[in-house]
Amino acid sequence: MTTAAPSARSLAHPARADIRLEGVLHALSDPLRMLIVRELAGEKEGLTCSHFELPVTKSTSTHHFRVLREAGVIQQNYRGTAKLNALRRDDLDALFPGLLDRVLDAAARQADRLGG
Amino acid sequence: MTTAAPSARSLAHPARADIRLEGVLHALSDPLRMLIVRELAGEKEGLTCSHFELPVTKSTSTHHFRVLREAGVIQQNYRGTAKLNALRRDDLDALFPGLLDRVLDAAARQADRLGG
DNA sequence: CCTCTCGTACGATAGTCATCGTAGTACGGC
DNA sequence: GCCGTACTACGATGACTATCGTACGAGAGG
Repeated sequence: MTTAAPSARSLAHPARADIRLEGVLHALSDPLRMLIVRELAGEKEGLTCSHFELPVTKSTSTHHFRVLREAGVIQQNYRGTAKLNALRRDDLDALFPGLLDRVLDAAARQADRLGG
Repeated sequence: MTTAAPSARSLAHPARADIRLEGVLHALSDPLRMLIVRELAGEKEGLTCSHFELPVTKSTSTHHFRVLREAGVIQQNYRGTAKLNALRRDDLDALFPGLLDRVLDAAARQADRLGG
């Protein structure tokens, strides 16, 4: 079989050079997607979609993950029947140095300020 | 009849504590509004709406300035028949330290990278 | 093979948004 | 008082978005 890739359904991701600041900011301007990104930021390994307990249906969840992927914020890879999601930290830091960290910090501060 | 304030049509602005990160990111996720903010960032004094030569009609222009104001990104004050626009740097820096600078830097880098 | 879980695709819907044109208001100057 | 400039308000419109439900596909395991 020598199917080099273990389970290789592939997803379309924008190349680093195609990532747009407007797209990234728009992707992050939704509370649900910001929640996903914040949780992802704390993990070295990717997290499956089903790990997140979002207050929406699976279809809506799929939609938000796709928006994040198409904006270049996250990378998605199939692993068996699950899908692993990870931040594209290297790409974002290369394009927009320090931006992601400042956004995450801002989100944490706001959560502290509002959420208690 | 003793209209105390010199020219006091007043605009509604959100208080500092009411500024939301999602709102700010959304406001900045439009290229036209990002252009306005970038130009404003270089000025100490406010700029009038008509100073900007935007490729849209005046109504649309008014709309974008209002989105920025209601998100808490800019402050607008009447000065005679004109309206002065200025960044709310202090408020944004207090709420989200470093965020505005990183965003402006990211926008400048992207403009360099794409625009030449 | 059957079935379970995980995620996708498609269609529908209600809401928001960027844009315009026209008409109107506020202020300053003549 | 009249006119011009600067911005606003309102209504319309076409595009996009977040949400859902249902139906489907792909892999793991009995």
